[in-house]
Amino acid sequence: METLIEKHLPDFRQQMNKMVIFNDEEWNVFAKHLNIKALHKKDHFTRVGEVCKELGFILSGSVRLYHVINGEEKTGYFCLDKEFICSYKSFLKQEPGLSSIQVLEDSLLITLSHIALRQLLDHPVTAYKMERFGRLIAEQLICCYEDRVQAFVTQNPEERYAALLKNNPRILQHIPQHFLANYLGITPVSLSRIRKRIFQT
Amino acid sequence: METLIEKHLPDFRQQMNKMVIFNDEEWNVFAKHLNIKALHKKDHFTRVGEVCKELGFILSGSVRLYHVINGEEKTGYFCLDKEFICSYKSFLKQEPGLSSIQVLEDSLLITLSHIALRQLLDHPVTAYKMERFGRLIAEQLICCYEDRVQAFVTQNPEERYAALLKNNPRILQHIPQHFLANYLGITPVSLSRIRKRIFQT
DNA sequence: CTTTTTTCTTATCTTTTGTTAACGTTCGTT
DNA sequence: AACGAACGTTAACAAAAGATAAGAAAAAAG
Repeated sequence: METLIEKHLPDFRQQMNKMVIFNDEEWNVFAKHLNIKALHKKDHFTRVGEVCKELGFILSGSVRLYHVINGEEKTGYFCLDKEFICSYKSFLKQEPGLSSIQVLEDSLLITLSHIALRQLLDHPVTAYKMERFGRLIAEQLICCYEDRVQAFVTQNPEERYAALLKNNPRILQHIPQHFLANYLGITPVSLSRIRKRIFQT
Repeated sequence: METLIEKHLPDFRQQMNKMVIFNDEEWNVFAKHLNIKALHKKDHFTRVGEVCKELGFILSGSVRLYHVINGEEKTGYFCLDKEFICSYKSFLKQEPGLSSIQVLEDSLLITLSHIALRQLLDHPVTAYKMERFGRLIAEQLICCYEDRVQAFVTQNPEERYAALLKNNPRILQHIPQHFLANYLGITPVSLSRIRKRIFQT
């Protein structure tokens, strides 16, 4: 009988091929270290204060990353399907993280634990490709972050929201507005006012 | 006679060893592709609209990264000595960049061109170590960006300034306040008011 | 040392945002 | 179907930030 992970590995391999092409030998070693995780809406992938122990790839679903400040949640990031998700600083340094990652809808993730990643980085068959994999994931994220920080430095909240509407409409679909508000660096009330201003013209 | 770059390579190698240890053979191939650049205060390392053609390591000095919006400069990032600097998205994708990088004081940089990096990534002697080098640089930057985005999402300008005072006093030394203001996502006038509030208690 | 330029502060006014609370709606649960 | 919880909008007030201009202070240039 085919297991859940076996069912989804071909899809995942195809996604991986967009970044790094593994030959069959490399892939077999790599795939042995992967796990699959089905999470239900509102389940957590990692929590503030925990060490983030794995890197995830969202086969289907979506997640948000948030911080907890004075008991309040501040959403800082979203990931939709076909993207990697992780509390990176916590994962990379294996230290307690400042972010929680929560699933926004029932989701299916491929995961790679930090221990497995270390082994793959040391394994002669996979070491080279894994270094490249790590490099490309990190570089991709840097490109996202550069845009994000630039938006905070050069735009006001209304402009940031308008840009999001234009460039990232897919995010707006599934995601409650009060999460979006934090993402834009404002309160839900303020976002509601901005929406009124934009749409009533 | 010793050239300028020969004089500074040992220092640079020592800094590199903190990330990736090159053996002598690897180092020799690597070092052949490096250049050195002496920039005077206000000189530019790269400009908005240009493709960023090189990665830099600041041996001495400091730089700021800024964007140009409606003819106005908005400073988004600083780097002090012993750090790598680059308009990463532009460099990685070799596309026109959205950032200018300007030297804040007379500075000395080791540079590696994108072409050289590609060659080193393909060169059998250096490929593996260069992948790792690229990964570690990118991962380091991600950690910085995570903190920076979290600051925007979870703190107000006053809290961001206070945190900077506490955690990054070194940045405050050399850098004019109006640059800092953009970095914090506010105007210079507003930063001045925040300073008054904080220091007069 | 003087002049010029840059940087920082202060003041005023306007706009925007934060805060709190109320209200209606939607959604999921029982 | 009824209930409660979560969500979005709106209102009113307070607090903070933006814009602009003027003046003081500091740094750079001559």
